[in-house]
Amino acid sequence: MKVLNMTKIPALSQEKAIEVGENCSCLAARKATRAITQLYDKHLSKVGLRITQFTLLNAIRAFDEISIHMLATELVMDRTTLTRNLKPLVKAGWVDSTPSKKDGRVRNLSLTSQGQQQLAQALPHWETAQTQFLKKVGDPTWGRLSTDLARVDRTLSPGERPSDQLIGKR
Amino acid sequence: MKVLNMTKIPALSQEKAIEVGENCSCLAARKATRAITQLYDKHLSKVGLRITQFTLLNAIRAFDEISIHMLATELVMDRTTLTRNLKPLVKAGWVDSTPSKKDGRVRNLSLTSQGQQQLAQALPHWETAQTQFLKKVGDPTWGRLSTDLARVDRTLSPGERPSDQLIGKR
DNA sequence: TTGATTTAATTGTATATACAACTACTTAAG
DNA sequence: CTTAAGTAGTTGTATATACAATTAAATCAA
Repeated sequence: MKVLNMTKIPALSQEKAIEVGENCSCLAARKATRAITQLYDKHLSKVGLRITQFTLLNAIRAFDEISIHMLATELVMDRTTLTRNLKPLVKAGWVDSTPSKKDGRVRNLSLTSQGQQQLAQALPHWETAQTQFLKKVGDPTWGRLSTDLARVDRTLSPGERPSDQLIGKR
Repeated sequence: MKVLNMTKIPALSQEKAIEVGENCSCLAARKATRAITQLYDKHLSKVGLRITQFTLLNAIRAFDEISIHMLATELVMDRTTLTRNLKPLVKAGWVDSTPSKKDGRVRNLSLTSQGQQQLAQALPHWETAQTQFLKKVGDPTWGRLSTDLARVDRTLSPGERPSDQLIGKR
C-alpha cells in the first residue's frame, strides 16, 4: 500500500523570500506593466477609454478586418479573453462582429464609423501618454526595453503572427 | 451661447494604426507580461497557485508582517486590488489579517503555518518557471530587462517603498 | 476637547485575464 | 457519403485590476 509523503517541507526563510521577490521576472514585469497601464489609462480616461480598449480599436483598424482567433494571437491573449473584452466595445457601437461568409465558424471584426471616430478622438491622448512615458524613462531605456520585450513575447509565444503579413502596408 | 465643436475628426489611416500598434509601449509591456504570466501560471498550477498569489504569499513572508497599504505600495498596486486579491488566500487559510493594536485602521497581514507550507511547496515550481524563463530569453536579455523594468516602475511610481527598509536583512 | 482633515480599509461597479467545457461548423479519412 | 478529427467562438467559473464612494479610526487645529 502506497503511503503519502508527509515529510514536512521546511518553511522559507525571510531572506529567501526577499531574494525571490527581488529576482522574480514575472513580478518585475507585472509591476512595471501596472505602472505603465495606469499612466495610459489616466490619459485615455478623458475620452472614456482604457488602454486595453484603445489597443483593440487600433488593432482592428490596423487589420481593417480580422477574426477573433487572429486578433487574440496577435495580442498574445486567450481567445476567451478577447471575446469578453470585445463585449463593451460592441455594446458601445464601436465594433462590428459579423459572421464570415466563407467560414460559418468565423466572425469578422471591424470598426463602425463611430468606432473610427472614437479611435481618432483617442489618438491625441494616446500620443500624450506615449510622449510622457518616453520623456520620463528616456529614449535609451525605451530603445532597449522595446527590443527586449519583443524578444520575450516572441520567445515565449513563438509562431506566426497576423502582423507578420502586414509588411508592405507601410 | 456656446456651440459644440462638431468638426469631424478625420479617421485614422490603416498605416497610422499599424504604426501606433508597433510603437505603443503599453501594448509591448502587456503582451510580454501576458506571455510571462502564462509561463509562471502553468508551473504554479501544479500546486493550485497563480503567480499573483505566489507573489503575495512570498511578499508577506519577506516582510513577515505588513499592512495592506504598505504591501500595495510595494507591489505598485491599488489598495482595493490588494484587498480583493487577498480574499482567496485568507479563505484558503494561508493568510492572517489581524487588526493592529496600535492603529485601529490598520490590518497586519502574515502567513499562517499552512501558508508557509504552501509557499514552501510552491517554491520549486517557481524556480522551474524562473529557470525556464532565463534559459529561453537568455541571461543578457534578462540582465538588461531587469534593470530597465525596475527603472520604469521606479520612474512612473516614485516614492518610498517598504522594501527600501529591507536592506540589512540580507 | 471638539470639529475638520487625513488616512486605512472595504464595497460598488466595471473591465481584464484565462482554463475547462461546450456548441457549431469545417475538413480529412475511409 | 459518412464519420472522426480539428477549428472558431462562447459560456461557466474564478481571479486580477482599479476608480469612486463609503466607513471607521487617527491626527491636527482651534
